[in-house]
Amino acid sequence: MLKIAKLTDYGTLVMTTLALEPAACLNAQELAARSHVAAPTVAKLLKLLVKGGLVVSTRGTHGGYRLARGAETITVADVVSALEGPIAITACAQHGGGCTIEGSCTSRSNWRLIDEAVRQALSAVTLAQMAAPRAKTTRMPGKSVPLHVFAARE
Amino acid sequence: MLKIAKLTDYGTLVMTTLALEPAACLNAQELAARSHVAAPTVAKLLKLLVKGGLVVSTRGTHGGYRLARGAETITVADVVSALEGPIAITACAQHGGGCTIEGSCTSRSNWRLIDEAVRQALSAVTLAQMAAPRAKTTRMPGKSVPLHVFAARE
DNA sequence: ATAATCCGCACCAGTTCGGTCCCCTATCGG
DNA sequence: CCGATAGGGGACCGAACTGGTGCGGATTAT
Repeated sequence: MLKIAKLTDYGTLVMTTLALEPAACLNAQELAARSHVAAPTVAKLLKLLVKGGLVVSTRGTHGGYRLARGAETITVADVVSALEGPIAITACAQHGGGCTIEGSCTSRSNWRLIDEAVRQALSAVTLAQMAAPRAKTTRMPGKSVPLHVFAARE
Repeated sequence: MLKIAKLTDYGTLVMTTLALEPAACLNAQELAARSHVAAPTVAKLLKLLVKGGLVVSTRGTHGGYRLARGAETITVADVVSALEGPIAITACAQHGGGCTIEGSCTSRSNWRLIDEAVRQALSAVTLAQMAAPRAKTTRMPGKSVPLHVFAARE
């Protein structure tokens, strides 16, 4: 579990499809065909992505969609936030107040750290990388480097 | 969004409560009182946690629960997996096959990386740390260190 | 035996999610 | 100026999941 919504998964698929042809202005139908996602679903996703500012739309006869910025500057975190709202792994992490045990809750600051780590994990991958056949980042010698994120106090 | 189930949140709360008294054998009612979580819910959680091997139970009069291992060896990832099943951020990441666009899906290997990063983020925090009033790990000078996890190819 | 306690399962209401449809608005071409 | 094409904003529905409750049964100390 702990999974993203299926729509979000489709969303990244559509976005990578878009990323493969940065110059073109593809309409919803065409995107559906290329991404193998049902057309109505693609249409719905694109509306949300436009609202989120990740893609821009052109209306009218030869209208369609294209990425709002370069594929290297759009991260998976951006897509997720656009489709599911702000990333917050716990309920109390986002709205702050309202928790009944607010005072006695020692775990909260720790959850925020985990939250931040997850967010960074999603921010570390760009659309350009997703579109490439295989992930090929800096490649460091160490195999399983611990998360230094937790070292930084917020 | 991208949040863990509310039950999982409660679960960690119960676990940290348990971690504060490693020697004692606390029953469900007592745990409910200490963790400020509704008693029936606590009972349900504990059953799952026992099945997951994170806590051990003693039946009969004066029965109760205690951690199966030291609080430093139990991570948030353990609790999440016990309560929500294996951590897999995308649907295709866990069951492997069945995806209709399996062949044309370039993003899959990238999702697995993200998945791994998230898993590490959750594994990096132990119950002992959650129980402590404030997170206090190694503390490094840098503020926002990038995730090196993505450097390691799987 | 009795009481306390855990165990396993079934059950229910509320919400969320995926998916579809419809009508409106904007733009281009004739 | 008109009509075809395409996006925009909703409403809407069925299915699945989630949180939460309850009950009978098993286990153990007194």
